[in-house]
Amino acid sequence: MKLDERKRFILKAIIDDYIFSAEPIGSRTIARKYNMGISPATIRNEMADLEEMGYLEQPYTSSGRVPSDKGYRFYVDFLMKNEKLTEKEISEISGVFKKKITEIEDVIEQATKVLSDMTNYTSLVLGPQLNKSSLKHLQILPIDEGKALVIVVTNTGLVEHCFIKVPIEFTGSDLTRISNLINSKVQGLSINKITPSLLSKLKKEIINMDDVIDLVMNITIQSLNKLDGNKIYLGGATNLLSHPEFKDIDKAKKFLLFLEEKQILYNILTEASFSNEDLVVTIGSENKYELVQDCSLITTTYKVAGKTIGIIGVLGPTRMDYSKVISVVDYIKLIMNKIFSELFNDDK
Amino acid sequence: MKLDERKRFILKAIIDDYIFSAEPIGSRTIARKYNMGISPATIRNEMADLEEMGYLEQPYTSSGRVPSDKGYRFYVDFLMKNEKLTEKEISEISGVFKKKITEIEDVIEQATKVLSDMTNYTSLVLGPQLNKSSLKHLQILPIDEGKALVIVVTNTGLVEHCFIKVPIEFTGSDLTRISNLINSKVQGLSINKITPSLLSKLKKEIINMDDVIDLVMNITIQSLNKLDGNKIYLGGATNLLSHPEFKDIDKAKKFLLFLEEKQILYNILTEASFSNEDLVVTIGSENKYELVQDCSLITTTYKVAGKTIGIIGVLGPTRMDYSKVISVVDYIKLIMNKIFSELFNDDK
DNA sequence: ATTAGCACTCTATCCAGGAGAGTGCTAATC
DNA sequence: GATTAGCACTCTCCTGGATAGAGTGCTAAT
Repeated sequence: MKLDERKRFILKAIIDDYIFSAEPIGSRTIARKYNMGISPATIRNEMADLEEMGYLEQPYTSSGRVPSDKGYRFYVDFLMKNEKLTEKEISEISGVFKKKITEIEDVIEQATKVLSDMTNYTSLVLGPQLNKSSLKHLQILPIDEGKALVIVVTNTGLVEHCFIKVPIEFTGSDLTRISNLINSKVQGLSINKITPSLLSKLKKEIINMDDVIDLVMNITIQSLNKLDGNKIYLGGATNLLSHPEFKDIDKAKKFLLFLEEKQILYNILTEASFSNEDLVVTIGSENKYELVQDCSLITTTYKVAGKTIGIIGVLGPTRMDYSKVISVVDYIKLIMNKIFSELFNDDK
Repeated sequence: MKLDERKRFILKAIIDDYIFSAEPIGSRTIARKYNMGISPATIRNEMADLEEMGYLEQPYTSSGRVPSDKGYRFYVDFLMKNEKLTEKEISEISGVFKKKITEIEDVIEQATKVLSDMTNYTSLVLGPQLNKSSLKHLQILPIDEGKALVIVVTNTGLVEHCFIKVPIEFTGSDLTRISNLINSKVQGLSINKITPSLLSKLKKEIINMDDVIDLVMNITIQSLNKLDGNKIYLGGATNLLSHPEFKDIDKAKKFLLFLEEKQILYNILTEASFSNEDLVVTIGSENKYELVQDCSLITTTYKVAGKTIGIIGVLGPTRMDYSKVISVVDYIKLIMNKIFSELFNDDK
């Protein structure tokens, strides 16, 4: 049985209302609010149909109706109208990113904050995954006797450092020489091109320095991995406490602890982005992890030159303002694409 | 009127019990639990006295008694017995710090985590304040045409970096020369020694490079400031939700938002540490900020070579296990002192 | 097909009553 | 004079019943 025009209208009305009020919606409410020219009784019949078809649920006998996950899915896919951001919202978002930005991390942090502020839900951002990034420059600086600092710079402008121990007899120019050698061999290579065989070739060229080479290369690889963007940024965790879904303190606590499990968040984000869709909405029980099965997640990927380099998402209760969140997520994605494209091209 | 032995015993018994149970304590409870050889009626009289003197309070007429802030103060200063950490706790704490530690930030993060885990309250750590730290090494690396990376290393082993724009005609050796010049003048100087007059002297020596010098020095100063440890680390914020004091979701939310105000936390921590005491306990209304006036804060400072370089603290409800927290804070402070002394001496 | 009418269901709220914990006071006791 | 038993009293918390309110489902009329 397909949903006719009237059923769709009623379903949409109920979900719109429920998203706003968080209370079960009754037939009279709908009849009063939308002047449809039909009586509550008719609406009741339609609602009974919609329930039988699985789009609505009743918290208890003869209470009002509440959308089911299937209902939300239909709403998101077919009913919801595309809400445009207001001028004010657009300027608010743009304003945040107007400040001059030098560090990639700043962009991410701003995005995280503005995502949660604008939606009043919790935002998740997966930092740029730069396994497509490559080594731009490597430098070993002498610091103390027997101690040196390795600096790794990627073509994407990320910098990582680490102290290492070196044989005490090494001078600064020794280290510079090693840096130059490594640079000449490895510069421009992406991380997955730096293989053991390459390393052993390198070692042959720098005789008697095996230990240092090993150490430096390990650190380089580690650094590149570290910069690989596996870091999850989290914003507005406390926002969730304003929603009635989390009025139970125990549930709220469980959820906040859940948000500290970065590995799980990482999985959730990346799994969602496997889809071909540009923007993915995962509703309630569609989620794998039990604790978020009464939540919905809206994610999208940000890109540079057509390549996905990271993910942003918003997590909130299933009763989420999908339209609003989709608009915000989409707009912020666009801004991030722009900023990163500029940053990376600048860097070439 | 001074507190005689028996009043002290009763006050201590009530506070001990209340810290454990979070319920108002009645005379019968005390009589039954501690076989004092006196009847509940006698204890009742003593409790009435203690209330009149301001050490106890009654939530409502003829309910049991609850400690007042004054009561807690007396308890902390005179009554509380010094709880020793168990073997298990000691090995648990030490275990966390056993992993090899290379970065100062790791130490701080570990300390934050273990502080909150061991106490089940919220931990605050103010990172090493290194305005006593000095410039160890400065290096400008060419990255792209017209673009360079400034690396600043302090004697305390912290590293900061920043990209700058340089005149396009500068070569790598130009930059190295500038680095060397700056190094020779500024190396070893603490940040407050880097004055405008010193800078203008520097500029005279490197003619025609005013702009770059300015830029680099600004970044150096900024970096040193940034490394200055004003960063607040926060641990176990959700721990507070387990305590009945925060069972009201609204209060919990307010509190969690409060914990995001790093500037205020910074003030709270530093103000507490102005005291001459090694370990400072600030109880309830002794706190300046209204939102924490039903909380207590226990802070201490960690040092290197007798110099205070940072602060650690635990924030929890006034009904806090003072004895336990003091032991934990104290022990972790000792470990941090040791680790930092080693780290910094290593660095000389 | 729609709707008015009505009986019915379930929740939430209010209120009264009783149990329970605890106090304060008084008078008796040590 | 300190201590205590006894007792009336206070206040909270829990329970259960009564009621109002929102909303449904069904039936019969339109």
